[in-house]
Amino acid sequence: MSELESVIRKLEALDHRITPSRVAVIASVLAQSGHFSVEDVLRQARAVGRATVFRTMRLLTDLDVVCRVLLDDGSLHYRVSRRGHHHHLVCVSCGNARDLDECAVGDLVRELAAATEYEIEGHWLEFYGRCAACRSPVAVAARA
Amino acid sequence: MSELESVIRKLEALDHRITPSRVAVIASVLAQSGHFSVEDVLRQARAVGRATVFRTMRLLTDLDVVCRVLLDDGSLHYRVSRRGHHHHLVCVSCGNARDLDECAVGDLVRELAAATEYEIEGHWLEFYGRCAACRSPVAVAARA
DNA sequence: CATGACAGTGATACTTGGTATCAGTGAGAC
DNA sequence: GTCTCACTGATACCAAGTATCACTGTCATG
Ligand SMILES: [Mn+2]
Ligand SMILES: [Mn+2]
Ligand SMILES: [Zn+2]
Ligand SMILES: [Zn+2]
Repeated sequence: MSELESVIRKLEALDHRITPSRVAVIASVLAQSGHFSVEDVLRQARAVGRATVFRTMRLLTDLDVVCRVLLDDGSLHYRVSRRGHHHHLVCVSCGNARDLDECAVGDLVRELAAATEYEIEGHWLEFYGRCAACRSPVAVAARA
Repeated sequence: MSELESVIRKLEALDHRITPSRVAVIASVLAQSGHFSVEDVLRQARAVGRATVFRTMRLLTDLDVVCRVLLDDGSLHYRVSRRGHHHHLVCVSCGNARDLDECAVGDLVRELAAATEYEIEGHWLEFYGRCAACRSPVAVAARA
């Protein structure tokens, strides 16, 4: 079963209709490498209306097919998610994003809940930095 | 020395000019309780131009006079900062925000840097939940 | 205190990233 | 095959900012 088919099965399982627009958006999303913006998808799925692309991205986020990546300039990107809840480390120079192995604040959430009496429902966590390639002298020289 | 004066000293120290618009924005910011949006400041400092309010907020962020708070609906708020780098726990029901005592991911940043060879420059971290008051049966009943 | 340089201002227009609306349509249950 | 209503997409709209640029007023200097 292709990845596309498997996403379609997920939609069906939750009683969402399989429409050509949705299939086009999903195909475009699955074809992206790294993180991408809604505009990237819009550009590739020209026939699909703007509102539908946004609606489908929300749907895919809810289904955990994609995860959201908050860039350091404040813009929101997406990334195909092949795992559960996790966070990202984004290179501010080349834009490359790494998925971090696990959510590192789980313990912290429990401590916080105990200390503050809040019921903690969620969190945002993103790391920004410069990857090894972008810090190498060669890369530095090439940019100069 | 009032808080307003102390912010003005900070501006002077960095060779920024003290203008009536800036003073009006700073006064409005210092008068806010909890977190607030740029629109809140605009509403209170009517005479000041929209662009200038945004410019001044950036300036105050750079000077660490305010910190940014990312709400769970994606909107960006601000909060007077009376301390260094820290994070927030925001109640998604009443909007109340708590400053967390310290940045809890400092160790994690160092581990990540070692494991990934990224030079980590920054991070976003926000927690969302429901405070004790908003979870109490009384509050629940009152809302019903 | 003049006064000039230039940092800062704000009206206006623009952009980006979305959302509300609503008549029309086609997916899929029966 | 038929009916329903989930979904679509054109359009209009909105919120959060940014670019431009002629004007203004701060403040360093003499
Ligand atoms: Mn991810
Ligand atoms: Mn704070
Ligand atoms: Zn990089
Ligand atoms: Zn609360």
